[in-house]
Amino acid sequence: MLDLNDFFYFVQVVDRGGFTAASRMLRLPKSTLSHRVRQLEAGLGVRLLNRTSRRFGMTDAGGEFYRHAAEMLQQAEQAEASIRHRLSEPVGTVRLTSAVATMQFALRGVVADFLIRHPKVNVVAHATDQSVDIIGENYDVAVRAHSDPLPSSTLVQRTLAPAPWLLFGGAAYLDANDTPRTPEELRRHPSLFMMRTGVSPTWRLRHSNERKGEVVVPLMPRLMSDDMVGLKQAAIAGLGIVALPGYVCREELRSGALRRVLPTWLAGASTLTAMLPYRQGLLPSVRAFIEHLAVQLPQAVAM
Amino acid sequence: MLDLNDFFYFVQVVDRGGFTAASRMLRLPKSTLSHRVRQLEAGLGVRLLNRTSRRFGMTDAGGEFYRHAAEMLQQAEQAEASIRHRLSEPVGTVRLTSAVATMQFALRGVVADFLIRHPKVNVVAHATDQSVDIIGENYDVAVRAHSDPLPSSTLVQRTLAPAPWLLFGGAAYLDANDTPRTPEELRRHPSLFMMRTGVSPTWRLRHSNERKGEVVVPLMPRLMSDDMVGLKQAAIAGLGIVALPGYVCREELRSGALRRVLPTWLAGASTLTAMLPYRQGLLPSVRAFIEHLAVQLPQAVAM
DNA sequence: ACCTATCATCCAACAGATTGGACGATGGGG
DNA sequence: CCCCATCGTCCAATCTGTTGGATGATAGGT
Repeated sequence: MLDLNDFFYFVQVVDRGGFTAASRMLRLPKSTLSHRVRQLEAGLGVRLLNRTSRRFGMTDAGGEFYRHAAEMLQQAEQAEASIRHRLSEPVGTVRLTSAVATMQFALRGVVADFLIRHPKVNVVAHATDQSVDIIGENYDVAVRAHSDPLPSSTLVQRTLAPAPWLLFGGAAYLDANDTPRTPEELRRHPSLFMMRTGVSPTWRLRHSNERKGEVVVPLMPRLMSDDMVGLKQAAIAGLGIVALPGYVCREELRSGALRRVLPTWLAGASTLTAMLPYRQGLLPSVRAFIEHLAVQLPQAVAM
Repeated sequence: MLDLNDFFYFVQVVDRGGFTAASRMLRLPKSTLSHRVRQLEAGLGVRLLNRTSRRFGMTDAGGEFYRHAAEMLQQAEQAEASIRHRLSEPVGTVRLTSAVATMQFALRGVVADFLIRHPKVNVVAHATDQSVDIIGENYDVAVRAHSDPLPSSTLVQRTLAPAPWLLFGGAAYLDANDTPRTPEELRRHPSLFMMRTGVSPTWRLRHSNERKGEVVVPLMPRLMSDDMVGLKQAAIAGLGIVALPGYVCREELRSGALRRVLPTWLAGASTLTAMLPYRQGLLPSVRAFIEHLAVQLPQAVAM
């Protein structure tokens, strides 16, 4: 097998017009260059350079080899340059995955803003509620919303924003009925429950600024679903009170379709976290994306 | 500085779809491949491969690097292939140099014959009587005619053909005067002398088949010159007897313009020798040329 | 759910390449 | 014409990179 580095040494020796000149240029001992070129000639079975202590010339075969080798080195430089370019500024494609609702309500605006700020970066955003093998499917970032700490893995985690669960009710419903003033009064209202594995149908409420203990509200939900959008629409339709991550209901809160119930109470503390397949060698494009999320997402999901 | 061999390892790992597969293909330990790819990633400052024990994928940057690297390797293969092609059969250019007279009278026909037999080989024939730096000016072969052993040098020598010096006289001259029968009778004839540095104007004659000692004939030349053609033409014009390498007068002998004088005597023994800049790594084209000379030249210069 | 086969990485012993100084050769300058 | 500067090669001491086995992790088979 030929040593591809010898192609480089050979071309350098030819370009500089001798071993000594190339040695100075490359900061390598001339003995090394001499040895490498000899090795290359031995591997090819052909003399490439006619060398005497003064004059210096290529053989016919050496000339042809030189032309090909020079082209090869140019390709190698292009390969390296393409990487260096990616390292110098955010360019290329960032592959992102998250749950459907997270993408829909937390990320959409922030991603759009990122695309405007970084014209040379493209984003592939894959929204799915199925578990995704971040490494196996070559994602650069996965954004996960979670209440409990994520199981530690080989992935690198970066906390992006708090995303508290809040209580919401349809505006028409709240107008027609008594708006609850205390957690206890919630029991008198129908409830809509976001179903998750291993979670019983209760709300665990905690006052937002006081250190009071949590209040557990047992539920008999009128609707249980794992679909946040369905629950939200049920709440808008006046079917009951719902607890959802705040950002999911941001639009409806602004339009007035939904109103917060017990606005000084939180129905749970979840966090939006970015997961990266590795820490070393992060491209500027990915780094810029993560930074953008870390800065913008807290505002985007704040109520 | 990046190690160009790592480009190859990286491409192999990607092509085979994993370190272990590439390791089997290349007959290299996977630890080596793992180390080399890590080294490459460190040198570039970018993660190229997303590797888990099962799945295997390239990063965005890795994909772009892969495409360039694959092209680079193709160039490298072309560089090697061009050499291998030259090694498989005689192709390319053979650069030849010799003295003008040697080229003219000894080599011309033989070179023409070589060109016919090897259609893919071109010959650059440089005829000059000035001393030539074979290595410095990139000649593949130099053909030298010489009486004394050539000074040994770093060059490789290959004896091609004996080229004895013979005595000639113009046909008209010999008809008009007594043709000499013995070396002693030569003194009565005017002589034309080929002038060489360090050689006094004498002929040292030796009988061709007998072991008799040499006969020294002192001369008072009518013409001394270092130009063989001029001396030959003087002999044809009947100005005297001349000693020249046989092959120089081959044409005139056939046409009858010249005739040999004392045909059983030799006026000196010279040899045609090929000089090559190196022994190892001879291209088939050059090797074929030398072989052709070694086979054809003895016949071409035989009288 | 456990176990096994497979995969990439890590680590210390080793082998081969690198290194710099000495040598012989060559060509230009005084 | 001789000497000196420069060049490529050679050689032994050193050092980096390779090697193969051990380790930890993962996914699929049973």
